Amino acid sequence: MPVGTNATVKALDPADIRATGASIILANTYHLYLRPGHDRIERLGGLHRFMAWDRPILTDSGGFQVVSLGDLRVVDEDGVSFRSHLDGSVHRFTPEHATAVQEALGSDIAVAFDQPVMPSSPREVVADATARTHRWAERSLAAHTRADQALFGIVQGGIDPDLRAESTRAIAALPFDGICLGGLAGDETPEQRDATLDVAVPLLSDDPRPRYLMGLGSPADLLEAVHRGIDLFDSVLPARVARNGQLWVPGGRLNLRNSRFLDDPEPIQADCPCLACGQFSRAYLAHLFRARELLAYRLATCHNLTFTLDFMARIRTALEAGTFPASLPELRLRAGRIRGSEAGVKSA
RNA sequence: GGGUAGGUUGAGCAGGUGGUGAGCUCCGCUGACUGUAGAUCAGCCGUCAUACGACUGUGGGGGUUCGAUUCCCUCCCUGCCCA
Repeated sequence: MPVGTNATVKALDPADIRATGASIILANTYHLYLRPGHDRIERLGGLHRFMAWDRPILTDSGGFQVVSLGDLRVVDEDGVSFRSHLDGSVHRFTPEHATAVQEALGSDIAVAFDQPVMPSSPREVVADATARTHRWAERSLAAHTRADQALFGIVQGGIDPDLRAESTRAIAALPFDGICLGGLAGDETPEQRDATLDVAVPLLSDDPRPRYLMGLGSPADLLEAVHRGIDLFDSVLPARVARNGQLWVPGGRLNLRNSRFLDDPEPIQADCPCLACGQFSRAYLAHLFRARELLAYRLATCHNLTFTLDFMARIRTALEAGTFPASLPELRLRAGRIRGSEAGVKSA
């Protein structure tokens, strides 16, 4: 899922998003509640109509902002009080309120209000937040009324094997439509993530519901997570790094702001069907980035999302053909070694 | 020709009225970014050195002085005004 926090995948219009191959996008409850307001979006016909996107939308519950906007919040058993990052005004989210806001937005998939924690937090902090997330999960379910909207629950537990296993069992025991694995897009290492998935996913092996790993999006992360049994992802990474000049290609990445591209007549990626590669050279993109021209952000975002979604399509093809494990080396080569903070291959 | 204001590291500036000029913003170079307070942020950006640090540098030349960006002489260049 490409991420469209403010009811827009930054720099793209709906036709651009479709052209990347995306079939579902993510929007954010917290941001849309603050601006323009979920009630306003509801009056204007709901989120799909508001942003002219007729395919599925998943709304994140806003729980993540509890962590990412940490300076501004106070958590208690009933919910979270926080200050708006826009104007400092005080607001309060509870599981019931987050559910109601998502129903007003009219997303296809809503997500239970949770309390993520950084993996580096002390164990008792993780245990406390995880237990509260379970109680909030039940409250989100109880508050949910729209039959035309799915509701996913979120597993927490940090990278502690026992807590993660306990949380997986607790959330899986509830009648959610899908299972999110949260709290793994923070400061943990790729090895810790893999180990955590190896703890959680086997507990869902007989569970037919989709498994959604929240917040990861580098090609290597996607591949390794699918390998461990994950179905669904979201991440700002491909779009954000694109806006900052980093273009993904098979085997690595290009930083289009580097001077070596100023005279490069080749497309970003020769066999890529995206809006950029079909008509423009690396030299042109490099020029646009230097000039800070708006087209740079659109073209780069189109490319990285196209690359990412094409990569997922290749994985699906291998899975459906029954050749997935055998295809791992080839897919790993294509993904490169970009996994978050881990230094990756710089160019193909 | 006369007058006047200037000349500082790629560009634009700050500073400095006899006692330590390497400071800022651009440009440029590189890196980072994972449930988006991000078209953002960080580092570097005179020479040598991994670094500590050393050295050079205030238009050119000369003079005075222990010491000159500062004072004196001269020349060059630029803007503006007058003729």
